[in-house]
Parts: sequence; structure tokens; C-alpha cells
Amino acid sequence: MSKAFTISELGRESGVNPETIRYYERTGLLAAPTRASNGYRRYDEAAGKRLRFIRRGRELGFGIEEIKTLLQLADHPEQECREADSLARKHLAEVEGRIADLLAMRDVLTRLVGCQSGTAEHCRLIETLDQRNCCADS
Amino acid sequence: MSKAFTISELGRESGVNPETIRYYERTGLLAAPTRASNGYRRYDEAAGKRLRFIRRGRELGFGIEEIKTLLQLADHPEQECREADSLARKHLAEVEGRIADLLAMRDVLTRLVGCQSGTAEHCRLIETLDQRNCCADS
DNA sequence: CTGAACCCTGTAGCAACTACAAGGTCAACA
DNA sequence: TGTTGACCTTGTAGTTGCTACAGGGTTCAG
Repeated sequence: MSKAFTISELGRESGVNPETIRYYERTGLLAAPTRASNGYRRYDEAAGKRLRFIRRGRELGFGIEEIKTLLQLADHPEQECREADSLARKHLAEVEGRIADLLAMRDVLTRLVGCQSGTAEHCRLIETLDQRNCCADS
Repeated sequence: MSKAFTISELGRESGVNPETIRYYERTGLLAAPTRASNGYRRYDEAAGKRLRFIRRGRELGFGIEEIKTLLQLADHPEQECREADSLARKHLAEVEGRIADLLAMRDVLTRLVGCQSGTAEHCRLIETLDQRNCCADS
């Protein structure tokens, strides 16, 4: 009925490389598929859908364990989605924290690049690392 | 002449934990110090300065190998600082790339949180992961 | 003299892959 | 028919920057 894929076909179709697919199987994120008579993995459309779910979750920065939870929720539509929402909130807070850290780095780095000093002697970057309190707000 | 520190004193003084200091020594980032008669590492002020340099570099997001290069430059003030500058630029570009990725994640997540659907059936997050092309610009 | 708080080395774990090595399978082409 | 090349399999080790032991030695205070 539904088309069967080899691991590399599944990979191409869902944008995940085959080694990563095997890794997801090892870690229990993706169920082990049936095997062809030669031992090759055979995937169906449902596996593709699941893998795309995983890829999108990764693109949003969710970790493997978080995605496992989300997959469980997706499999049980009658469950409350409060858990998914709190997971998303928690994750959003982390993302915002990382953004803040990176913005602080960017600000300092922006001030440091474009140094015209010929030698490292008075290089802005080196001086900053060497003695100044580069991240102070004073 | 200059005060000697144990590894934990050095750690407290420079804000790096002792296990990390040993790790930096193993990877060649921090030179192996002299040893006391009991085999304990003995650090001097110079080591503290070097370690603070490393910590600041890490706070700016530089990798270990990059910091090794920067330390080399700091040790040779007569060298051209062009290398430091190009390293900083390259790193800044990476930081900006990561910021862009995280901002995109944040935008999507912001739209997804606060889902009021009682069940996972129509949960915004689950639906997004499940079938929608969450990152499309269409 | 006993216990806490250090120190040492070496190894293993984390996240999320990625990259082999060493072999088996299969389809196409000469 | 042979052989080439692209796939598939498993298992293991590497990546980055630490962190966390285990299993021992040392030092110091009470």
C-alpha cells in the first residue's frame, strides 16, 4: 500500500542524514523499522512524518528528551497539552537567555574588531582579554 | 617574591573551577605549573593572569584553539595583530549567525506558547511540529 | 587520632551528532 | 561473467568543553 523507503531515501525526503537516523533509532527517538530480507531497514510514510516532526523540533532547538515527550503527546491527542505548553515556555526562556548572552558577546566583539594597531602590543582584543574587565558595566 | 596558590585558590581567584584548570593543562591551554614537594600544583600570579585571560576569552565565546592563538599573540606583542582581528571578525560573524538562528526560534516559539487548547489534539506546538511547515516564510 | 577538606591520576559521562572501519548486497555496464 | 560503485549493516571512536567520579595520598584542626 504505502511506499517503502531505504534509509537514504528517507533521509533525503526528510532532510536528516542516514547516520543521524540510525542514531535516533539507537537513542529510542525513532522506532526500529521492519527489515527487508537482506537486513536493510525499510521505512514507510509514517516514519517519514515522524522524522520530519523530529527535525522540526530540533530546528526549534528542543533536545532529544524534550522531543520524546512531544512525540508521546502527539501520539495521544486526548492528553492535555499543558505539558507541551510548559515545555515550550521553558524552552523559550532558555532560547531568550542564550540570545541575551550572545548579544552581550556581540556588543563586546563589535567594539573590538577593526583594530588598526599594527602590532599585538596595543591590539584591542588582546588588551581586553589581558587586563581589562571586559564585561563590567561600570 | 610572588605569592603561590594551590589549584583551588587559583580557581577561586580567577573564577574557574579546579577540574577545569586541570583540563586546560591537559589540553595545553595552560602551561603545567611547578610542583610542591608533595606533588601539589603551585601557581603564581602570572598563571592567574593567564587564566583570567582564558576565562574572558571563553566568556566572549572563543573556542579553546582560538584562545591558544590569542595567547600566542599576547605573548608576542611585536607580532601583527591582524590575525587577532580576523579571528575576532570570524567569531563575530559566527555569533551573529547563532543570534539569527535563535531569534528565528524565538519568533516561532513565541507564537506557540500560551496555547489554550485543552488537549494535545489541537495543540499549537504539536500541530506545528506534526504537519505544518513551521519555518516557511510563505 | 580521627575527620574534613584538600590534593593527585585516570577514566567515563554529557549532547547530538559525525566519521570511520570492516564487511555484506545489489544494480548496471562491458 | 566480472567488476565497479553505490548503497547497506554493525560497532566504535571522535568532536567540544567541560564535569563527575573512583581510588588513593596529604594536611590541618580539634
